[in-house]
Amino acid sequence: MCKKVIVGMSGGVDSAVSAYLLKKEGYVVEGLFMRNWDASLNNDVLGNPTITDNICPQEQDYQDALKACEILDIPLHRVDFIKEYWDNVFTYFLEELKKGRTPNPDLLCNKYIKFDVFKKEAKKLGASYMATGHYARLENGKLLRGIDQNKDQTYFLAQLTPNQLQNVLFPVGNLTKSEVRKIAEEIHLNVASKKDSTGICFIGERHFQEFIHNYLKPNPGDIVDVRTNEVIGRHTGLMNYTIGQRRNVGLSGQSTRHYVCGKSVSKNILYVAFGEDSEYLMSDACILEQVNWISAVHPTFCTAKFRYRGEDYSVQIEYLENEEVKVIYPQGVKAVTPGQFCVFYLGEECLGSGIIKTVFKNNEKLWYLSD
RNA sequence: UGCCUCGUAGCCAAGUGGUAAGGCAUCAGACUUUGACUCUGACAUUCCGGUGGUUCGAACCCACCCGAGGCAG
Repeated sequence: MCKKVIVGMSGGVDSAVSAYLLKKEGYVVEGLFMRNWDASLNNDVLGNPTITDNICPQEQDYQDALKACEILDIPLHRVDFIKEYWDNVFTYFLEELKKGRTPNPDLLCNKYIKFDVFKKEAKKLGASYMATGHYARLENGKLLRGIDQNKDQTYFLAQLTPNQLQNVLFPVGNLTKSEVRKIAEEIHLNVASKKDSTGICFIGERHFQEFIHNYLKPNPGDIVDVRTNEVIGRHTGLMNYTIGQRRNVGLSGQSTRHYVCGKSVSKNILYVAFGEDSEYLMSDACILEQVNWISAVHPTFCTAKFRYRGEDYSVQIEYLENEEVKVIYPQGVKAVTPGQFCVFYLGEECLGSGIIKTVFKNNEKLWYLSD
């Protein structure tokens, strides 16, 4: 009885090598390319560096995936989830921005697209497994960090349910990026030296402020020095900023670097703090909502990342009602941002995650980050 | 109207006779499947409000003009 697996082919090197490895292991491998974003259909014009190109990046990726599958001698299917992406991921993204928070659409992309409708599509194609090129490992139902610590992508998988991770394979999770590229070269894959993709998954690199102006009308207001409460400039719309941001704030003539440290949606004020070690950027606890657990282990002490590629911090967890938890980190963490995901780890295992809702210091909500 | 201070790149700001510090911002690159953070690099090529003058040589001295602010009235 042969095992059939559908590999999500992105047109990049990781998924192509994943397909190769599975085939080598004896699986019956087929590729499935998905397209979730249509720049012209979605009015993605402002801030889009490739809008005038002859071939849009998604089509180029498809061509790359096609060629890779040809080399690997496997079929490639194709499916569009443009509507699903818009309804489940992009709508959330815009709603969060309106609330002044900083969403991370890529976790929801995994939750609602790759490990939901994509997985169902794989099943329709008769596969018992699906695979992706994520740098992550699955062992006995446990989600573990990728061996390559620099490329570990479990952060993006931390909103998945245990069920969604059933019958899923991550072939490159045991490899480093350089090993993956080496394999790709050895088998002469067309994408062996293709640059890693960045930017929002399926959308790509964008000039952020211009990009969201395609969808949300900016509402300019005052920039206030959090320390003195003085108005020191104008912001272009709160959704254009994230906590901890330094570049593109629009202030000049200051003697030191300044960072966004808070915002008030009700007053339409952007708060900034001066100096990279400003106390206003620090917090020591936060409350998470929509907490999802992958692991059966729900510890009191573990580590957490507050942003993708963030540091691992030692934290204490208090379990509250309504899928909420309080995360306590007395040592202090800089720029903990509402809307971002806090992901828990116990050693190598990724336990789960929640969305940062409220941020505290000394048992008080940060007043400049509350409404 | 009189007197005083000031006028340096997008902003702030050193430099008071010897041939333009620095910071912020900005841009580019590195890093990166979130907008970061961080790091690297570029950034007043005869120019320091304007016009003359003194000088071997001035952003820095002098004169006048323009402009900003302050004091007096």
